[in-house]
Amino acid sequence: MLHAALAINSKASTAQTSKRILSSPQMIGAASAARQMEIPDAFQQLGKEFHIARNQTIFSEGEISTHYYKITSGSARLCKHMPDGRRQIVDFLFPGDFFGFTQMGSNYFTAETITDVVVIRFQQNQIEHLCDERLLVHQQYSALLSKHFMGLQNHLVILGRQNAMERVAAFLLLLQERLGRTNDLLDLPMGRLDIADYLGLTNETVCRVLTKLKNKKLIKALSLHQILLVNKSALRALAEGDI
Amino acid sequence: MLHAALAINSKASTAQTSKRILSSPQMIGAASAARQMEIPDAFQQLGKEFHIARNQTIFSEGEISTHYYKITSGSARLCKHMPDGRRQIVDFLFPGDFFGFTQMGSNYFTAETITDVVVIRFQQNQIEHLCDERLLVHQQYSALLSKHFMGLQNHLVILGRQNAMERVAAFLLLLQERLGRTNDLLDLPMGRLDIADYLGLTNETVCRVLTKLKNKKLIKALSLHQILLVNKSALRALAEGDI
DNA sequence: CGTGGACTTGACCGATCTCAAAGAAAGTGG
DNA sequence: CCACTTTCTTTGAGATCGGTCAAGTCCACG
Repeated sequence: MLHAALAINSKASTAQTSKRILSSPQMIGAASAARQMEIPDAFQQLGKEFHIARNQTIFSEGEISTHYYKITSGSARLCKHMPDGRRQIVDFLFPGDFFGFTQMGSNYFTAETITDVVVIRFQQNQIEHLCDERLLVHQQYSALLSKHFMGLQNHLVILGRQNAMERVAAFLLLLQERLGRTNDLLDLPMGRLDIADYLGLTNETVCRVLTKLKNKKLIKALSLHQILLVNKSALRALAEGDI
Repeated sequence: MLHAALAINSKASTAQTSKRILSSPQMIGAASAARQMEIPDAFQQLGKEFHIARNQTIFSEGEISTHYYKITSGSARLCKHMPDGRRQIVDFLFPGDFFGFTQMGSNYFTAETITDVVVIRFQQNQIEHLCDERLLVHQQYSALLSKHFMGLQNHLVILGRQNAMERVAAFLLLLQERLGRTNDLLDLPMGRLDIADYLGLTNETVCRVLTKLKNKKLIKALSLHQILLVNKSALRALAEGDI
C-alpha cells in the first residue's frame, strides 16, 4: 500500500550520491509539524540528496512512481492541471515536508519547485520493506495521511464556501502556522499567481484583496514576499467568516 | 494513530445489541469500491448495528471520538459547518463505506444521514488493538486513506477551478462510479441542496444546470431522484473541461 | 385532499473574472 | 555595474457567471 513517486527533471536535477548520515532522528514537534514525519536513522541513509532549480517539475501527475521525497530546503507546490491549462494547487511544501504519495503506483499530482530546492529522495521498495518490519513507521505514515486529510478538508471549505477576502485571510494565517513562525512576519516564497491557484481565484483578485487588507491596516507589506500580520485577530475573524 | 468517532444521536439511534456475525469477509472489488475496506471476521464481531432515521446527526465535528463506523444501508453526508451557517459537504457515504477518521481524538467533520441508515459501529480501542497486531489491517487502513485522498484532490479541482456546468457533470459521473453502476441509470439519494453544498454552488444553480443538461439531451430525469445519463461521453467532456 | 417541504424558474444584482495597460522587480548579457 | 528584456504585480474598466430574492410548481405524505 505504500507507494512512491518518480522522476527528477533531468537537466534541473543535480544528483549527489552523498551517503552522509543524518544521524539524530530529531523528533519533530507534533503541533507545528503538520506534514512532517520522523524518518528513522535507517531511512535517512537510504535517501539521496538532489538539488533542483526553481520552476522545475520534480514529477508529473500520472507518471509511474518509484520514490518518496522529503524537502530539506526551499519551497514547492503540488498541483493538478486541467487539459485547457487551468491549474489547482493542492498543497505547498516547505522544509521538513514529506511527499510523493501515490495511488495504484502513479502520482496523483504534479510537484514543481517554487524556489531552488533540496530534496532527499527515497526508493519506494526500500521504504516499503522497512514498513513491513516496523509498525511504528506505518503508524507514522497513517498519522501523516490523517493530518494531510484535515488540511485538505479545510481547503475544501475555503474553495467551496468562502469569498475572496476570507480566502486570502485564511491563507495568510494558514501559511504562518505551517511555517511555525512565532512572530507575525510572514515569508511568502510563492508568487501571487500561485496563491491564486491555491485559493481558486485569479492573480488580479489576490492583488486587489491584498491591497484592501493593507488599506484596512490588517497587514503591512514589507516587500513583495514579506508581509507583516498587523491585526491577526481581525484576520482570523475574516477567515472564519465570523463577522 | 488510528482514532475513531463518537456519539450516535440519542433519540435517533436504535441501538441493537445484535452479535450476528457477518461471516465471510467478501473481498470487495478494488476498482469500484473506492472507499471500502475489508473488515476481517474478528472485526465484524466487535461492531454493533445501529438504525438511524433520515436527517439525523451521527456525530459532530469537534466531538471527542471513540468509534469507527461502517454504513450498511442508506446514504449519509460528511460536512463542515461555518459559524454563519454556510456548509461544505466533504463526502457522501454509501453502503460499504467506512468512516469516522479523526485527528487528535476529535472528529474533523460532522456526519449526517440523508436517508434512513444502518451502520455498524466499532470501538476505537478495539480496532487499534487489532491493528497493532495485524499489519495487514494497518496497510488496508493506509490504502483507504490514500484513496480518500485522491477523491479529495479531485474535489479540490472541482471547487477551485470548474464552473457550474462542469461541476454538475463531474458530480453525476463521480456518483455513478461511486455507486458502481454498470447501466446509465443514476439514483440520487440526496436533495438538490446537498448536491449544491457538495459542489460549492446554490440550490438554484444546481437546478438551472440540470435543466440545461436536460435541454441539451445529455441527461433525462425519470423522477426527481432518478437520472438517466443519456450522453455520457459528452458529460465526460464537460466534466474534464475539454470544451 | 390539503399541507409543507423540496424543486424550479425568473429578474436582478454583485463579486469575481477578463482584458488591457502601466509600474516594479528580477534576470541577462555586455 | 548598467541597459535591456522578461516576468510579476498592481490597478482600472467592463463583462459575466452565479448568487439573492421572490414567486410559482410539484410531490410526498398524512
